[in-house]
Amino acid sequence: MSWTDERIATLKKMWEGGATASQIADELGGVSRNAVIGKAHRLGLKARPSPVKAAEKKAAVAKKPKPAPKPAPKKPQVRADAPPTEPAPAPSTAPPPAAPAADRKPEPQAEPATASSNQAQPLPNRAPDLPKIVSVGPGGFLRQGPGDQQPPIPPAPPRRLVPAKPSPEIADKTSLLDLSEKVCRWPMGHPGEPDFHFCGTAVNPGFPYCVEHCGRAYQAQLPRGSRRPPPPLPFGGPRVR
DNA sequence: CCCTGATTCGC
DNA sequence: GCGAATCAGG
Repeated sequence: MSWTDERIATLKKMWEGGATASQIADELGGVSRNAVIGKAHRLGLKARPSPVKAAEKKAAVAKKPKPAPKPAPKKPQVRADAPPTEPAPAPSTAPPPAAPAADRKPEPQAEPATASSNQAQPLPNRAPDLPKIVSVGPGGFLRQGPGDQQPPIPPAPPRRLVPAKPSPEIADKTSLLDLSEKVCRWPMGHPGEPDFHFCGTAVNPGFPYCVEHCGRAYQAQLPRGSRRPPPPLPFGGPRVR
């Protein structure tokens, strides 16, 4: 398998959607988990919670519980001879940014959910919060995650629970679950049919069938030449429709 | 053991 | 560029 544009697109979508490399590999097919990871990194879309990185991050957090004002170590390609575009930070008179992200909107979560407006790119610019966990189904569509679901507040129906009956057709028939060592297991009809059931009458002691069906299940071997055509077996011949 | 992602390195 | 092998944590 080669990395066609479609496959790369699926890889990107699923990777950014939070699917694991195994899920992506298995969705794409023909590639291994390692191949997906390697391709993802080659595409430049790394940075996902990995066990190793998580541990490192955790260690760093534990090591620095205090919000130390860390000067940005990244110098985005500033030429050494270029004049500094950013003036030096003001002296201590300036108020330090001590409250990070304190003025965030509560995000009212007012998604209209008209059920007709979900397209293939349903994810708007999401706040850089925790990585969204998205399950990706066949074809690469993003399934709704547990966090997306607004719990619809089950209306707690004050109804009386009634044991469901399988169907009126089979109501008093002997179903598979009704079988025991005491009832005849002779099948009536064909499996899969709505009214398929078992004989269910009292068993011929020591046999799995009632007396009548024992007579069909066990037949004396007659001498050659005098055999009758056997009666139809329970699962015997072709379906009669 | 299983899982995960990251990295390396021969092809 | 590719991906198996390997590493390392959960």
